[in-house]
Amino acid sequence: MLKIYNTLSRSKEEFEPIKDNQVRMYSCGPTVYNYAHIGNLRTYIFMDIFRRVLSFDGYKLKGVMNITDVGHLMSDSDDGEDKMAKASREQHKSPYEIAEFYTKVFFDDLSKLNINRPEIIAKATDHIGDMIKYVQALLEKGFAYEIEDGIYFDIGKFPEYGKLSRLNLDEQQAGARVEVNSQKRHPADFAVWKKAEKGHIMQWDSPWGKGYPGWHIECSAMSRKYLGEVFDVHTGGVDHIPVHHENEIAQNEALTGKKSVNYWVHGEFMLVDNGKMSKSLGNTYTVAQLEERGYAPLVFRYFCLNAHYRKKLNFTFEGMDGAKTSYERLLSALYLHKTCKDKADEKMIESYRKEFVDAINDDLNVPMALGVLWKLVKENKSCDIYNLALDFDKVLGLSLNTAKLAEEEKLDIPQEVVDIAEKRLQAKKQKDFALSDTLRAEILAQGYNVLDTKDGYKLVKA
RNA sequence: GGCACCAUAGCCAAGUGGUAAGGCAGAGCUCUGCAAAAGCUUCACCCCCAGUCCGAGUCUGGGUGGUGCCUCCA
Repeated sequence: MLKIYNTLSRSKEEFEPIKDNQVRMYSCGPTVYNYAHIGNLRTYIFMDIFRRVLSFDGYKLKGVMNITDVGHLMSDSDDGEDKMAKASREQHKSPYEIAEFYTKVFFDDLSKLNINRPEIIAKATDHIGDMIKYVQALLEKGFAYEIEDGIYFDIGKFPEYGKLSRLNLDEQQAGARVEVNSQKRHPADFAVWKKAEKGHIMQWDSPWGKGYPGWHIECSAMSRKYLGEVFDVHTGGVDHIPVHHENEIAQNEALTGKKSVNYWVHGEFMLVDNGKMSKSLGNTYTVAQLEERGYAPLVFRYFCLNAHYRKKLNFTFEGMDGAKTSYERLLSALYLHKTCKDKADEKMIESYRKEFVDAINDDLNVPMALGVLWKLVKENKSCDIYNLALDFDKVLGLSLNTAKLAEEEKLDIPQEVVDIAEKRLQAKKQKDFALSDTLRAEILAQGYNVLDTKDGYKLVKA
């Protein structure tokens, strides 16, 4: 039985989907105006792990992720420039070109990190009509009102506002850091639809003239369309708790009068050198940048899996080095199990399986699950262990099946290099170490290192 | 100022009240012409103080420190 921490109750709860055997989940996706950085990606790795655990437990998944390609203002003060518009202006491309480009990069990143895409990917600009209908419904029910620059949600009509973040709005300093829009009934009222300013680059016809949707309405409209008024899980980063998800709840529940999401599950932030990631500090690394520095994307995934999703994770290159070594050793340890014909004790296998399953079902305790894997790998060599590790990998997504044999690896190495290595092996057997060392240098010149093993040698890329 | 979370070895990091998972680094050993790799062994009493309890890293209270949010942000 899966237990999961619900932000709504601030406690671990037993997970029970609305429909037996099926889980409907909405995950906040990216605003595609820039490259995703490792902090963003940590959250998607968390989402992926969650989805994999659900699958592992036998649930059928219906997941939706949005791609925000419009209507995300730079500021929550309901003015300020739309992110897409800004990127568009700066890069001299149409917003659609911007969105298309960064969406593609985003998907490439996901795939490099073994993050499975949710079943449904929903682009905001494909759903403007749904959003307009949603806004109309809010207006009809009296939960929204129109002022000069747009349609606003009236949080005064929704007394439960703040229940997710447990913020007391009255205690917040109204307007302290946000300029008060004098026409708004409450400073925290937020735009569900904005009327287009002159020359605004993205705009659509609506009952209120040309305009564009608010950010929050996007997720509400699309989740409702694909998952219904009430669904099981909503994921995102912790930063979304106070504003974005609070607003979604307000919109959804005002409209339907029902609790819209049963489990709100949030991934914690990633820190860099114990501090916040920000572009101004220049520490928002991308997958491509990690690759340039010699870290395979899956090393980063492994790094993330080493920490619990609800704990802040401190990113350092020292930590990445550790993850790299660790991950590579894990794979090479698995070689040996893969080739061994010996059987393992069934009880032992089952005991490890149970330990692993218990860990992942305890609020996705992947760090502990990794510990189980390491203990397993250190047992006597056996193909049963390899097979069990592959089972674990359905959840971990670390491509553990890529563990290669020395024999298999040779196939990828140029024949001439193998020939030199063979010559060297002979020289070594005849104790002609001078020749042996010369040949090793030749191999190195070809870009490979030769490592002696018990009964021969192994070639690796230098 | 308000809210929340966190504080475990050099580093990353698990931990359900009963005497500290795992990884990296380090140290020692084995193997070894050299080098590397690999294998084995080793390495913490859990920020401070006061409580509750037979027993606390694990609960309560108080400190101290850190981080995040309260502007867009995963």
